[in-house]
Parts: sequence; structure tokens; C-alpha cells
Amino acid sequence: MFLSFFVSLQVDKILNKKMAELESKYIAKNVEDKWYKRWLDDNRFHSEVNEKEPYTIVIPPPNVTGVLHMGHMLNETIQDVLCRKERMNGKNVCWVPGTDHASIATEAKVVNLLKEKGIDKKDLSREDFLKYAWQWKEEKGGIILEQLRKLGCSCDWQRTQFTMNEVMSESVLEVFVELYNKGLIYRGVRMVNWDPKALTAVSDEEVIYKEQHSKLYYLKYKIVGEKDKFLTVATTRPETIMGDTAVCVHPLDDRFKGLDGKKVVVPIVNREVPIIYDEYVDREFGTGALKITPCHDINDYNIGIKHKLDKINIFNDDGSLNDNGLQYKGMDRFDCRKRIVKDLEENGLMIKVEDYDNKIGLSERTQVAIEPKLSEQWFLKMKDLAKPALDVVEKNEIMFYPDKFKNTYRHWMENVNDWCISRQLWWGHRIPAYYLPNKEYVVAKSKEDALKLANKKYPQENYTINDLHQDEDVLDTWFSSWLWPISCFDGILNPDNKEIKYYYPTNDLVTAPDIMFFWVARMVMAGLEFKHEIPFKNVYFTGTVRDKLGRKMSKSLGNSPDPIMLIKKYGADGVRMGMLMSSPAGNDLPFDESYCEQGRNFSNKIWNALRLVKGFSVEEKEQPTANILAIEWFKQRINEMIESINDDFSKFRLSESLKNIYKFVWDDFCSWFLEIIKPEYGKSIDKTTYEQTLDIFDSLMKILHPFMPFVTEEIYHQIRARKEDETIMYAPYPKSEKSNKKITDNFAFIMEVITAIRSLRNSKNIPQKTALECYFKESSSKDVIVKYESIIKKLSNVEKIDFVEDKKDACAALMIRTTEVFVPITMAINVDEEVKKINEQIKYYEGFKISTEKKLSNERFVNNAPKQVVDLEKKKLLDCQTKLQTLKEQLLALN
RNA sequence: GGGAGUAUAGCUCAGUUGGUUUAGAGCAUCUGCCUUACAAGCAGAGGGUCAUAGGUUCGACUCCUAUUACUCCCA
Repeated sequence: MFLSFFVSLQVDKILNKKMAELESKYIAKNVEDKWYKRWLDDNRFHSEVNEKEPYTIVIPPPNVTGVLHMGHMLNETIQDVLCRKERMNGKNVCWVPGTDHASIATEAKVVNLLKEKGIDKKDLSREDFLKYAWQWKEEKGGIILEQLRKLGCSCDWQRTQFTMNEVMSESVLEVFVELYNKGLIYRGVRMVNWDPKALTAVSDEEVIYKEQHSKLYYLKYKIVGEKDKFLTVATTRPETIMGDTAVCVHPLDDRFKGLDGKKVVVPIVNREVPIIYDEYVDREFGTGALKITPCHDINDYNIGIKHKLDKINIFNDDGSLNDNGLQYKGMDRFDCRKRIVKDLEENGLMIKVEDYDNKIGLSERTQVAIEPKLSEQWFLKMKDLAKPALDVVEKNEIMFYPDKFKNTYRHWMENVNDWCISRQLWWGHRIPAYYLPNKEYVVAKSKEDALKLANKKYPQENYTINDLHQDEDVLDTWFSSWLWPISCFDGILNPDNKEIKYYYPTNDLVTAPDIMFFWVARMVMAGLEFKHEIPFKNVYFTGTVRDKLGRKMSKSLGNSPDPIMLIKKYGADGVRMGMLMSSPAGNDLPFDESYCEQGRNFSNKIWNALRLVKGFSVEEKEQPTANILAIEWFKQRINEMIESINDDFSKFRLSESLKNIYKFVWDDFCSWFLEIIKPEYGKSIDKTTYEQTLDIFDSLMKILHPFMPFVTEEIYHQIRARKEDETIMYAPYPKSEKSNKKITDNFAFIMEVITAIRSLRNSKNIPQKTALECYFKESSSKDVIVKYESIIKKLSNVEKIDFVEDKKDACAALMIRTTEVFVPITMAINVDEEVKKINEQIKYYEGFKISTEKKLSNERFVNNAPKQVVDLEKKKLLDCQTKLQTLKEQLLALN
């Protein structure tokens, strides 16, 4: 006794010494910065053209003003997982990072910063303003790219792009000129979505419609020449009456018969305007009479053209009333509404006001109400570009994950409108159109080229460079990002360079569905138009990260956690796992920090498995049977896992894959494998098992690495001494060997046996330390039980296993599948409880038996169903009968 | 208003051409454990008329129709 105590004390010391080398808890921050720096120092993320197969991803360029939010985290984690997996598969991986210049957002930001300094944009020249903007960009822009490093992203930072860098800018001008020369770009006066705050037109895609409580006002329009007769017109925008140039009614509406050729007087304004008839009018809405304001509503505009009406613009660019606004001149549009309502009421021109919910368009960037505005803009014709871009998706040359998004894509492509590409801003790519004194213009990449062109076109004019005046507007930011997969490799200006030939088309694109039209669709168009090749093969659409209440995460709601804080708290690995665990492609992710906690706990679990294994004292000695069997089984499980992982990846089922790996590591490896091979306290492990365990651990780390890059790299280096330049990033991903399903099937049965015995212990309050005896009834599973006897004994603390023909007395009876086990127990058996339990089971199996018998006695089933299905049912019935018989015997024995 | 999608355990999701013990996992819950890698842990357990109503089929969570609820997209 004394001696054993002494020995165990000694062993304790040895163990503690080994353990002390590894912290008892995994501390991510000690590991993550270290490895990221190492990867960077060793230039692990960089790709150059070589003879290997390329794997290319271009990042969806975040806005240069942006900071990392949860959506980015999800998106970038997915890309990193894909990249790291392919890198281990031996591909030459190139993940190009970068940012876009975000015209509106950046310009607004710079304008505001200048305002704080007391500088008004209006007082600056274009050149000076751009100087400030560039300065801001260089100093503050692209923080997000720094943040991606914290997340462990393996981007090729040497290739970092920006949509306004030299190559990309020139590419934009190049394609503009090309498309213009092809007749696809045109300039025209159109009704555009005007953002009165940003003072620019925005595209249809940048308008967000939102339900709003507003009012419907009923106004009196006096009919000219008829005493005291009025038309009542309902409108949500009474402030626009200054722009009215007609009142329109439906030709078949009886209420308005006999008004043909008559005029009405616009209230307050006192202008006479015609009454016109058009089927466009909805007779159910309001009073059936519609006021027509061609300058301020797209539908009115079309009616105006059809009926040749006057057009009166009443607004300034900032949404205030202009000279046509009469006494309201200078007022803001919404102030004017309040005021004019009051005036109408005071003059008895308002009949009533009703509550009314309608949808109004808001600017995506500034959130202010969009004002439809007639203006001269540049457009890109979309019809011819859309057709082939739809085809490649319909034909699955480009695959969407999940593929339901094909529907959305098709719908948009088939109803596509021309793209308004000009923006009334300074920050961006200035439109390469040059106006001439003769009111004509030319389009060319540079002013010099434009001059040559102008003089060629108008030889008699002899223009000099100073005669040319470049268009003041810039291009929509998306007009540069639609070239992203091409221009990242300089494929527009140098279409035959070796990089574009090697890296293009890219492989996968990971993005959010809300930019499907802004970006994805247009990239497909650009790819086909300029490279005659698709830009990517797969598009993975992520879901939206939401809070627990299902709301989108947004700055204004303040419901988004700070990603960098999360990384600090749970480690990048933990956060990555948290993001991915419950986020299948295209599904929204109701985010909860506990996911990250789960991720952190997982890192810790793996860490502790390492501590256990590294704590073993190793000796050259015979390998116990249990260990041989455990290794044989686990290798099969690895094969199965690898197959299922590869299958999941081929379908972009990353979340499922990670869940499986999680369970595999936690349950199969830690709870089963390690528990089997773990030597008894104070004993050593045989060298063979130890080495094989390290191999297995090694494989597990490789399997997990794409998801949790840091902890796996750390452990990879802890498991064995590695060469100076060795990294798990480039370790080959494990390949599955021929697997033997029989082994895993048998082992699964043994696990059930062990669980049943443990469960018995639990329900009977038998302490873990009390060794049990197990008597198996002779059955077909005898061989398997004999084979795995050592494992059953070890994991359920059984000291004796034997086989019997009949039931044994004073035993608890267990049934595993169709095998019966008797476990002698000392305490009295609660007969009533046992009877109740058995009866419940009998009831279940009786029901099951009946349904199976019913199936088998159904001729049509037996004749129509495939043979395996019928055979299976027969086996089910047989098993069920065996069980019932056993249960009934047990019941009998109890009574 | 038009289109698309979803509905499975308390929560988040699997369920692969309809057939594997009349539904699986993780988290959460409950019970028992400081068992010597890990309490960020171990062992065990409970929990579902597969939204509702019909239909097709020998057989439906799975296919069809309608209804309800929610989500997204477009105007």
C-alpha cells in the first residue's frame, strides 16, 4: 500500500512535468498571431503562375470605407476554407483581395470630413477634392483588409487590388470606349432615380422600396367653364401640383363622361390644364382622376410623351423647390408638402385626407427618398449582354449554390432594363466623353486621343486640346467591379498575358444574394463580352447574418457584435467555426455568440487531447489487442470521413462537413479511440500504438485545417518535431483508402453494447468503480463480441464476459439489437418498474410487427417493391419476432 | 400587385432519385459524476401527429393540389 502510493506519486510528478509544458486551457491569442505572422513571413499565401492546376478566387471587393462586419466574416471564412482545402489538395491557390472605391459612400465620407474642417466641397476644385479623397483612402481606407488577417484569411496580399488603381482604371475606360463604339453605350434624357442628398443619379438596383405610413390627399380641381363643378383628384404628393400639366381619367369611367376637351384649374397654381383620357388610370384608386406631373413620376412621364404634354420641373437637385415652385421656392420638398396642405385647407381646396400606406423608394446609400428626375445620363444597353449571361447559368456552365437562386437570376435577366452608369460625383472613373464647341462629343480613352478623333470627325474645325471639355460625371462603381475577375489579372489591357490565361476563369465566387444583380450578373456579362468566357464556375450564395430576433445586423440597430471583439474572446478558429456551423449555403444565420463559444470549446477539446497524448510515457512492449482493434477501426472511420467530406465539398455543403468533423473528432476520436488506448493510470503506452496515434492525430489536424487553421497548425507542430519550413497549410489532404464497412459496422454494434452497459450502471446507480460481469446469450453476434471483448471490458468496466444458453438469475437483462445480455446485480430489482418497461417495449414491437406483417401480406407490395426492400421487411419482421419472444420470456421470468 | 423560397425536437439545421427497425445531429434541458487530458469536461436520459387539409402510390417527412404563417426578390 505504502509502496503503490509512492509509485503513483512519482508518476504524478512525471505527468505533471509533461503537462506543465502545455497550458491546461487552449489560449488562442498565444497561437494565432504567431502563426499568421509566420505564414506571412514565409510568403505562404502568394501564388505565381506555374505548371500546377490553379484554383482562383477573387474576393468580393468590400467598400474601401468599410469595416469588417458579420456578413464579411461569414463570407470570407467560407472563401478561406475553400482555398485552404484546395491548397492541401495540391492546387496552386490564388485568392485575390482588394477593395472597391465606392463612389457615393467615399465621396460622402470625404465631404463630411472636410465639412468638419470647415471646408465646403463647393469651394474646392475637382483636383483638390480628389487630392483629399486619395489622402483619406491612403490613410484610412481598407481597414477591412487588415481585419481579414485577424480572421486567418490566406489572401495573396501581394496582389491586393483597388478598383481605382492604374490598371483597373484604364481597363474601365477601355471597355467604356469599346462598348460605346459598339453602340451599346448611349447618352440620353431619361427619368432617373435621383438622390437629392448625394446629388447624383443612382441605378434601379440602388433603390430600396419601403412601406411607409403616409396620407392620401383629395384635392379640388375646378372645371373651366362650369360653375362650381370640380374634379376631385387624390394624390400622395400634393407638393407636386406646381408641376401638373394634365388630369387624366379612364376613358370608360362613367363618372367622367362629357369632359372631353375640357380643362381644369390646378389649385393654388391657378393654371389651366387639359383633362385627358388614358387606360393607364386605375379606376379603383382614389377618385379615378389622376394628376399628371411628367417631370416627377416615371409613369406620368410616359403619359406626358404619349399625350404631348408640357413638362414642368419644380425641383432643384437638392430636393428644394425651384423657380417654378411659386411662393414655395427654396423650401424643401417635405416642408413644402406641409405648407401646401395647410394652404389648400385654408382655401377650401382640400376635400379630405386619408391614412394611406404606400411604398416609397429610398436611396440605398443615403436613405433619403428618391426623387424621380429627368436628366441626361449615360446608359448601357443590357438586352444583348443579358441573353448569353442567362444562357450560361441555364446550361449550368456556371453553377449556383443553392440552385434556387437561378430563378431569381432568370427573372431579372429576362426583365432587365438599361443600366444608368453615370453618377454626378467626382470620386470615381471620369467618363471619357469630351464635348466640343460644336455641341458634339467624342469618346476616347484620353484627351489626346479624343482630340485626334475630334479633328478626324470634324476636319474643318481644327480643334486644340483646350477646346475639349470632359464630361463632369463619373461611372457607377459597379462599372469597374463588373470587370474584377478580369482586371485583377490585367486581362482587359493585356488579354494575352500569362496570368489571365492561367488564373481565368476563376473557380468559385462567394457572395451574398443581394448583390446578384449589381455584381454577379454583370460580371457574367463582362466575362462573356470581354473574355468570351465565364468569369467563374461556381457561385456560392451565403445567407444573411441576422440577430436572434431575425433582424438584419446593421449599424443603425446596433445589433451587431464587433467581429474583432469576438475574435479576441473566442479566437479566430472559434469564431470561424461558430459562423459556419449553422450556416448552410443560402440559409440565413441567426447569429448567437454561443456558436463561437462552441467553437472555442472545440479548440480546447482538441488541445486537451494533445495534452493527453503528449503526456503518455512510451515503452517498447507488446501492443494490446484493444489498441490494435481500435486503430483498425479508427482508420476505417477516417476513410469514411474523408469520403463524406469530399462529397460535401463537391456540393459546397461546408456546414455539414464541419459538423461531421466536429463529431468525429469529439466523439469518435476523443471519447472512443483515446479512451480505448489510454493506458491505465500510472502505466505506459506501447510504442506502436503511440506512433499510430500520432499519425491519426496528424490526419485529423489536416482534415480540420481548412476550418480551423490556427489550432491545427499549432498542434501539427506539437505532435511531432517538424522541419523549419514545414506547414500544415501545404500538407497533402488525407486521401481515403479502400474502406471496409464491416469493421465500422461491427464496431458500431460494440459501441451500442458498451452504451447499454453504461446506461444500466446509470439507471441502477452502480458506481463506475464496481466491475461487472456480462453473460451474453449465444447468438450470431458471438464472434464480434469475442473479437472486441477487450474493448467492452475496458470501456464499461466489465471484468468477465461469458456466453450462456439460458437466462441467468439475479440479473438485469439488456437487449442490444437482437442480442441479449445478462448482468448480475446485487440490489433488488424493482419488478413493477421492469414489467412496465418491458410492456412498453412489447407494445412498440407489437405495433411494428403488425405494420410489417401488413406490408408483407399485401400482394401489391410484394410484387411491386424491389426485392431488397421486400427482403429487408422480412428481416425486420424476423428481428422483431426474436425481440418479442425475448421480451416475453423476460416478462415471464419476472413474474 | 407579380415571382421565388421556407415550414421537421425548446433553438439551429440534416434527412441525397418515395422503402434501413413507424424520424437524425449539434446546442439547450434533465439525472449522475471533481474518473488520473479536458467542468470550456465525463457518462447517461428525456424530447417530434415531420405547419394544416386533401390527393397520387403497395408504401409519403419525401411527389401533387389547396390553405395558413414567415422570408426574400421584383415593380
